This record gives sequence, structure tokens and C-alpha cells, in this order.
Amino acid sequence: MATPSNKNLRTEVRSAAFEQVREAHQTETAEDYVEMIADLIAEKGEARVVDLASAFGVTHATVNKTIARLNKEGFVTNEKYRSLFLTPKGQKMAEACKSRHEIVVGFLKSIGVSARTAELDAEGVEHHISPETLKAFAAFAKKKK
Amino acid sequence: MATPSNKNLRTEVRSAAFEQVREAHQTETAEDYVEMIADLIAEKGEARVVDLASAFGVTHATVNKTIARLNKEGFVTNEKYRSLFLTPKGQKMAEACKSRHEIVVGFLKSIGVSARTAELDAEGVEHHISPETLKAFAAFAKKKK
DNA sequence: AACCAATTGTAGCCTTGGCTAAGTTTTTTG
DNA sequence: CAAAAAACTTAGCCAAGGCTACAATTGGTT
Ligand SMILES: [Mn+2]
Ligand SMILES: [Mn+2]
Ligand SMILES: [Mn+2]
Ligand SMILES: [Mn+2]
Repeated sequence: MATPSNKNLRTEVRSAAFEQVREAHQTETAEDYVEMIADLIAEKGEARVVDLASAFGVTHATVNKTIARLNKEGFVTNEKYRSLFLTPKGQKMAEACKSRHEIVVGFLKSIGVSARTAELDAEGVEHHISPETLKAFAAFAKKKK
Repeated sequence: MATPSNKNLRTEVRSAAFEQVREAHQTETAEDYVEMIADLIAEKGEARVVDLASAFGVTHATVNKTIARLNKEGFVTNEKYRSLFLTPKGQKMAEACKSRHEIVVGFLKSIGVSARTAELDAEGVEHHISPETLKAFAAFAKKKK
């Protein structure tokens, strides 16, 4: 049980887990932004800087800086003083994120978590769910329904 | 369905969710460090800077800077060139985090996620689980067992 | 057309959490 | 017990994501 190889395995999984968390946090902002931009365009016809600021609860200056990064990384296109658009790459990511988001919310509700808490917790949890776990979530929620 | 009050509620929950995520990320490092320090002391008798660096997969310089902050915030005590200790406040937090971590891992396994993936995903998920959801996780895993 | 309010942009600041590189101290080892 | 290795500290750099304050642009109102 307490063999060296066992301990090494635990150690290896441990640091891999933290590495995975750091990676998730690096893509998190891009994921939330593209999802929100897609939602806003679907709901209101356009996504403006003020809308994003209000949705995320941050200042417009923060949104502006983030948009500049997402533009540089190829997720968003933006012209000065005009509303925001997603690139095909950004759209694809938005769809995947929306789907994942909904699976997580649905799953949490299906194990008895209230709608509000499910929404609140899902916004963070969604970024730390591997494909395997996502599949398990989807399967469970579907069976439960 | 698409009444204004409904839309305002959605909007309110939305920004509250992102605020909750930002808060979780602010306490995350402290939580992971105190838990790890407690684990190392339990397993090896002491927690050293190199141990933490290897466990988290970061450099010892990064650990050092973080420890300085945790000291300032009252979670850790440290004397130069000596191993690290938790304050009572740090110990209390470590226990809560360890318990929460185990609940999350156990829950993921109970819905069919493999042991390795459960460990990997739990390290991030744990910080985004509210008390209500944690209770639901614990209840489900217990029932399933 | 001119003005004013709203929106967007930009500069500069802060904190966190990464890193490398170089200097100290402690511990081990020959 | 001296030298080498290991561990620790410190300084300085970077990127991300917050903020405030101020400047520029747009768009609606009169
Ligand atoms: Mn999210
Ligand atoms: Mn989301
Ligand atoms: Mn963690
Ligand atoms: Mn997170």
C-alpha cells in the first residue's frame, strides 16, 4: 500500500492536477467572454463594451483591455467605437462553452441544488471539468430526467 | 417568460456568479497551500519550501513569495531557512479544505468518474462549490455508498 | 448645427502568481 | 572539518486582470 511507486503516483497526480488548474485559469477569461458575446448578440443583436462590463461586474476599462488580448489571440474582431464580433474560432469556442455551461447547470440541479446556486457555482466549476467528467454529468442528468 | 423582472434576475445572477468566481480565485492559493502544508507535516513531519514547489509544480521562488503573503495574512509562520508551520487560523482552514477536497473527490467517483480524473478535476472544482452544493455532493456520495 | 450624455479608448497604477538569476545559509559528505 | 550540495532568500522581470482618471468619439436632443 505505501510502496514507493504508489507514493510517486500520488505525487505525480498531485502536481498534474495543479497544472491542470493553472491551464484552466488561463483559458477561463477567453471562454467566458466569447460565451457572453455570443449571448449578447443572440439576445440584443449586438455586444458592446458596456454590456460586457455590466454582465461581468467589472469596469469598461477592464473589458477593453481583455478584448484587446482576445483580438490578438484571434477570438474577437473589433473596430474602434464599434460593437464586438466573434471570429469563427471564437464562435466555435462560444458554442462549446455554452453547451458545457448548460450541462453543468443541469447536472447540479439534477442532484438537488437550487436553480440559483446551480447558476452561481456552474460559472466557476465549468472550467475545471474534464471531458470525462462532463460526459458523466451529462449522462447522469439525462438518466435522472 | 420574457418579462423584464425575469431578465433583471438573470442579469443579477449572472454578475453575482462572476463575482463569486473572482472571490474564489482570491482565496484559492491560500487554501491549496495550507492544505498542502498540513498534508506534508502529517506525511513527512515537516513542510519545506522545496516540498511545496515540487508538489505544486512551480519554482521555489514562487513558493517563497506566496509564503510571504500567507504569513502576512496570518495563515503561516516561518523563520528564515526553517520549515513552515500553520497558525491556528491556517490549521482550521486546512482541515475544512481537506474535508471539502475529499467530499468532491468521493462524489466524482460516485458518479462514475475514474479515480485519476476525479483527483485531477477536484483540485479546481473544490474552490467553486458553495456550501449548498457541497452538502448535495456529500449526501449523494453517502447514499450511493 | 450645436450641445450633452453615453460610450469607447488610453494611460498608468496595483496585486497576484509565474519565471530566471544570483547570493546566503544550512546540511551532508568525503 | 572543509568542500560540495542542497535548500532558502532576494531582486527583478513578465502577463493577466483588476482599478481610477482623463481623453476622444458617437449619437440623440433641442
Ligand atoms: Mn465561467
Ligand atoms: Mn459560463
Ligand atoms: Mn485546489
Ligand atoms: Mn477556478
